[in-house]
Amino acid sequence: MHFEELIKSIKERRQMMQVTQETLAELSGVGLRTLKQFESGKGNPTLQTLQKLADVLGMELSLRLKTISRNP
Amino acid sequence: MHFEELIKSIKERRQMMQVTQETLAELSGVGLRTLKQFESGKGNPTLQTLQKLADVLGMELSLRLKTISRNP
DNA sequence: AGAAATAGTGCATTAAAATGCTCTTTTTAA
DNA sequence: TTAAAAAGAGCATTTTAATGCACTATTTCT
Repeated sequence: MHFEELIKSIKERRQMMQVTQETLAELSGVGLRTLKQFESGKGNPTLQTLQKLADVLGMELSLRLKTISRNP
Repeated sequence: MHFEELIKSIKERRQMMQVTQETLAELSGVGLRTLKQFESGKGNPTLQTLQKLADVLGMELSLRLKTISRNP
């Protein structure tokens, strides 16, 4: 999942939940300015920031092997 | 996937690949100090740093919904 | 055990993330 | 079409990630 996709999935999930940036910022403890910057494609969030947002959005960050079992 | 698990999976994957921190640092373009800090559980890496490491390790970062289809 | 390789840490510096405030632009709704 | 709500952006400050260098601690060989 590339950077843009990660951003996009957060933004889409937030909108699906009908939550404003302001509310998500409050709920997650991430600064509003940070969230705005992040959703608008600027910036390079830290893992902590990502996880705070993911938590509130009911999402989970994971790191797994790319390749499929055999015959890639 | 919590912070510790993410770290652990990177470290384990690196060891599985028989690559030293030094080599991974060089291959990924992440500073050796940064990688050391990160693997030893200190710090809060940025998405970019995580992705650089994941790339070299053949891993992928993803963000997905936690809940299973129905009856959570 | 001793040497060599690998990993972890302290200290200092630089670059950038996080944040708040204010203002502009865009979207939404009456 | 206008007013209100929500999103995006500039500027400045504080905090902290990223980094290098040097040293210590561990692990891994022979």
